[in-house]
Amino acid sequence: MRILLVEDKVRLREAIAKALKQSGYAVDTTDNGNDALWMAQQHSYNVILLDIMIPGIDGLDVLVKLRDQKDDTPVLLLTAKDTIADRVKGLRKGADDYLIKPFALEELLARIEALCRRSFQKSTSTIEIDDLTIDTSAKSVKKNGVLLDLTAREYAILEYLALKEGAVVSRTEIEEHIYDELVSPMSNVVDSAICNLRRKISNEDLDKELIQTKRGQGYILLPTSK
Amino acid sequence: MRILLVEDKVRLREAIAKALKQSGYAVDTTDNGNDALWMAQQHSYNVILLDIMIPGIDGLDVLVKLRDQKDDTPVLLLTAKDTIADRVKGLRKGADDYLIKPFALEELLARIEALCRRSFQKSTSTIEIDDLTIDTSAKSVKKNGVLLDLTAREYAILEYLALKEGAVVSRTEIEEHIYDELVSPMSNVVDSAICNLRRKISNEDLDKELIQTKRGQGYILLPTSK
DNA sequence: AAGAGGCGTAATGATTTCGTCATTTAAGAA
DNA sequence: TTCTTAAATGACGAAATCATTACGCCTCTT
Repeated sequence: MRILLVEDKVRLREAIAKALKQSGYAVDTTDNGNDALWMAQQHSYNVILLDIMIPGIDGLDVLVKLRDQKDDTPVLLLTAKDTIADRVKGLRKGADDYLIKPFALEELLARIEALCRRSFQKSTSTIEIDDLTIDTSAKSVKKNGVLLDLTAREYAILEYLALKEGAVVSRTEIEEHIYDELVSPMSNVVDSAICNLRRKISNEDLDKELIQTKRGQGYILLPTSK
Repeated sequence: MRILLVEDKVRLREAIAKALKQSGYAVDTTDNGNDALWMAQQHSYNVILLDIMIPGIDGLDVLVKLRDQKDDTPVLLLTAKDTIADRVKGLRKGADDYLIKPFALEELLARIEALCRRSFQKSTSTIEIDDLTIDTSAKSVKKNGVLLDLTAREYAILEYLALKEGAVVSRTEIEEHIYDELVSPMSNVVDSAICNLRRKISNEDLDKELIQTKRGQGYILLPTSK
């Protein structure tokens, strides 16, 4: 899951970014509206956290421009203004959620989770695939009830594939959603990570891999039943 | 466990705060309703102690606004008014408990404990994990029946991890719940505390650590059985 | 008022992760 | 079948994260 955080106050921005990263998100940040627009066009984020009072273009304008461009990335507005009018205004303009500053980090995390879930049309926070149970809230994976010891990267990739279960996911797409701005093209990071992941989730008895390779296209996560 | 105390009378406020801190809680205080709301949004407290007769917004209104915002932090009302009507009114509005002034500090502490337990869905006041028995009432920890000599900080962290047994808990989350408002970013307080804690609870015979590190994510308390 | 111990901070050393590269294996096309 | 290209795997090293120790301030006790 990749998140764009638009917030001008340095301390707050860094505190939020830190917490988000600890929760396993790839995070890009900026402190102004112009860059925010540019960045949102550049990548497809899973969620955009948008402060309203920012230098350059106003947060609400950023939102409006995004929607004009048919970009429907979930947007969570952050703002100090606490009036019904403002709230309605933000949501009318296409925001998906609204959080009044100051807020508890935990609440922010919970709302982001909800937005991610919603954008993948899932209602629960756990995904069951074959003998795996992925708990997107606890960021943990169990296999037949036994907790697997996945690294943060491995978990992130598995979660992403699971959310797109049955769909072919390209390497580029994985890179874009799991890794933040310091990307490195022409490398087989993803291959390597998938390899390690398979090693940990594979069934010795079953010969079929849960994560299948679509040559020339990417990977696809397929339960045995399908 | 972090508590917000809202009480306008200085002497009483400080007496309660002192007692709470001695019992190992992280305590934030304020003397008025507006700040209380602000602070409750800022952090997620485990319990809020709310005096009804306070300057600014009335205590009951603070409660109502909290609940409107879907904040279900346990609230314990403190008040001098002792009528059935008032009591019902408070509880109807979403309070979890009610204490009539003057009260014994011990009773307050007991009720807070109960609220904390409830919010973590535990019914007993002791938590058993492997060879450890954590008594949240006595704030003590026994290992194979032998009392361990933990400091307040160490106990607080262990208790928090234990209540969230099996879930990955980030450093930020621990900081938020164990330390009160004078936070200190960019330091390894938590690491340091965890280190000391491990030293005291570790099993020489078992090679497995009870508190495991999830690199890049935080810590997780895992009993051997799982 | 002095001593002790808790606790936050900083510095250093130890681990682990993860990206890269090199090599092997597999898949698809001719 | 054979050749070409993509993917899997294993090894290695750099970088990031974490553990641990030591130090000093501050509080609380006696």
